[in-house]
Amino acid sequence: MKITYYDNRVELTDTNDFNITEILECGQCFRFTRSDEGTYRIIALDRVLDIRQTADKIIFSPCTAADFDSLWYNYFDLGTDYKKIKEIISKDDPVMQKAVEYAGGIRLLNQEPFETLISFIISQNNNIPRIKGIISRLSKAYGRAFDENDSFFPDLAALANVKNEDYMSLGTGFRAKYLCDCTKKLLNKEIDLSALSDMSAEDAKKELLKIKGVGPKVADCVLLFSLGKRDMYPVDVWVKRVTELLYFDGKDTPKEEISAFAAKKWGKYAGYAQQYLFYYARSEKLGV
DNA sequence: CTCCAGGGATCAG
DNA sequence: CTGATCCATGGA
Repeated sequence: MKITYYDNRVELTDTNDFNITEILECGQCFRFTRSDEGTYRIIALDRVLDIRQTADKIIFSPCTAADFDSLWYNYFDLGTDYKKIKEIISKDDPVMQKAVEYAGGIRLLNQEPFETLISFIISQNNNIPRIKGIISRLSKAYGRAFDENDSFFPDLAALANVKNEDYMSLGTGFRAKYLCDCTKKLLNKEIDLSALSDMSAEDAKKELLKIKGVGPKVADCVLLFSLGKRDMYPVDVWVKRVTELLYFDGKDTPKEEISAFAAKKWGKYAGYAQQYLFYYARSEKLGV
């Protein structure tokens, strides 16, 4: 990978294992819009970033060298060798070989923990277009505006006085009370999000599970997508279906058994395997 | 109309 | 302890 810095623009060339469509459409992130084929706008880290991917280039703009080095390099996990990971998880596994070939440009993002936690509480028993709509309305209502029709994701302080009925009016439904419980426990320091990345995945998960509305799946997503715990294997309806179909001969299997299977089979790379399978399953509607 | 969505809390047994 | 039911909402 070669990084070239221009005036408020950064270009990557000779980049393998990076496909912006696959990275954003694999369900780990909700704050993006697509304008053209290969062109996306991402709202994250209190920045608005346009990414345009052509056959031989990936162009980040507006983007200073400092922002790229200190923020986006880590956000897009550019220090990780995905080629090696794909080799490891698909060794002697034709099923995973097919999944990694299907969407070989997926990367796991390193997102902001607070935004990820709130977003995945909203995601429960919900569909992706509606999740994106709710998060957009939440941001517009309580986040700092960067133009006339969109805003950054609000921080914890901005949600301190938001009540159940306020969340209800955004269309969060029964999840409103969960959002209240979440911000309450963060504000009164019952849970310290900033401490979780230094804890073991097991201990960090116990902390997240104290929040009402956070169960195993939401906790695993927060750990995987924002706290660097790449061994998590979140089991949602899609992952359950595709894992059963491809590895359990189509047999209905409890979620804990599926998690245990993934942990044993892929170990510290289970999270990567999960994303390749999720994208593959959802794109091909496997098991539906 | 019914069914479902990147689930989890609560209840019934 | 496991399994069934309920939860808000909007699109298919």
